[in-house]
Amino acid sequence: MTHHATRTLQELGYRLTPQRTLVWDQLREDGGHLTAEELCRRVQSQFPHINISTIYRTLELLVNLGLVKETHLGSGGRHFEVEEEVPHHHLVCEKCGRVEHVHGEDLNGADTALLKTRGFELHDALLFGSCSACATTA
Amino acid sequence: MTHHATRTLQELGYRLTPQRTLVWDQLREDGGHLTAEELCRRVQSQFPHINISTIYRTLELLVNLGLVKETHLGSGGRHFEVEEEVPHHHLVCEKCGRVEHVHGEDLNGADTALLKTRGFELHDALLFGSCSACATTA
DNA sequence: ATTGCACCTGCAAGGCTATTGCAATTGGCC
DNA sequence: GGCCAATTGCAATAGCCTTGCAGGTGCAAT
Repeated sequence: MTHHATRTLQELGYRLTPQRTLVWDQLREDGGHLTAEELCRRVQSQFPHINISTIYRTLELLVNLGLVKETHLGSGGRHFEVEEEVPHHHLVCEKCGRVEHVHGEDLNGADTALLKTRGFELHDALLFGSCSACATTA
Repeated sequence: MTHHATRTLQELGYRLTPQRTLVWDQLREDGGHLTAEELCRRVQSQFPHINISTIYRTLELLVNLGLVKETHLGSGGRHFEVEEEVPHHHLVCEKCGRVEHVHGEDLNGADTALLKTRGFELHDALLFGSCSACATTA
């Protein structure tokens, strides 16, 4: 297990099981957004015995510890990704399903504009549209 | 049934049933974002016999005809609202759950910025954060 | 190394939301 | 009024996720 997650888990009194290690490793390795089922399949290639309920319980734990972030990408399904230091927003292509990351400064100050006009403090933006590849095709 | 939905349905060869009329009426009346279950409960107060599967089938039809829009508000559940002429984005308060609408111009040109920097054509933004009431409390 | 035990896991059952097959009903045209 | 395909209600089913429980296992103390 790379990263400090090992330490974090143990320092807080949680056991370091192979299941937890593998779930964390797969999330880090992928870099993208995995569903619980996808994650389960990948972990099973290295540890066939693992059960989907353990995946869910581990994800719940990691999310509560702030190590993993749950995102909804519009389809109704839940996706999970490693929580990063620099928060980012998501661009989701409605045609090909591709997901890109953008940082706050790329939104042209929309956050401060919303704060001024609405008193709304933006944390997380989910932006649906057509990605560069699909927009030109259409 | 207000609006032109009546005509639209009949013109396209669909039957105008009381179930469909009531679903449409409730969606218009509410103005907000209803789940299929909420919608079912409301319609049942006027038409107790209606079944949830009819609600789903009617929603599917109305969505396909462009009369209703399905939105995911982050919780994983599906919500439905009347499709409006002027498209809007959603502000979702992560604390109290309140949903507000904002129009494109309130995003400070974030859409054109994304188009320039990423070639991404924004259709629909789902913005999570703290609404004015909750932000001041926190 | 061994032991002990609370934590963790696997399994199976259950819950919730949404979909589907089918028989009965019904809107809308004649 | 009568016909017939579109529509509905019902029950069964499918996904996704959660939970209860019995057995297994990290890990700290010995």
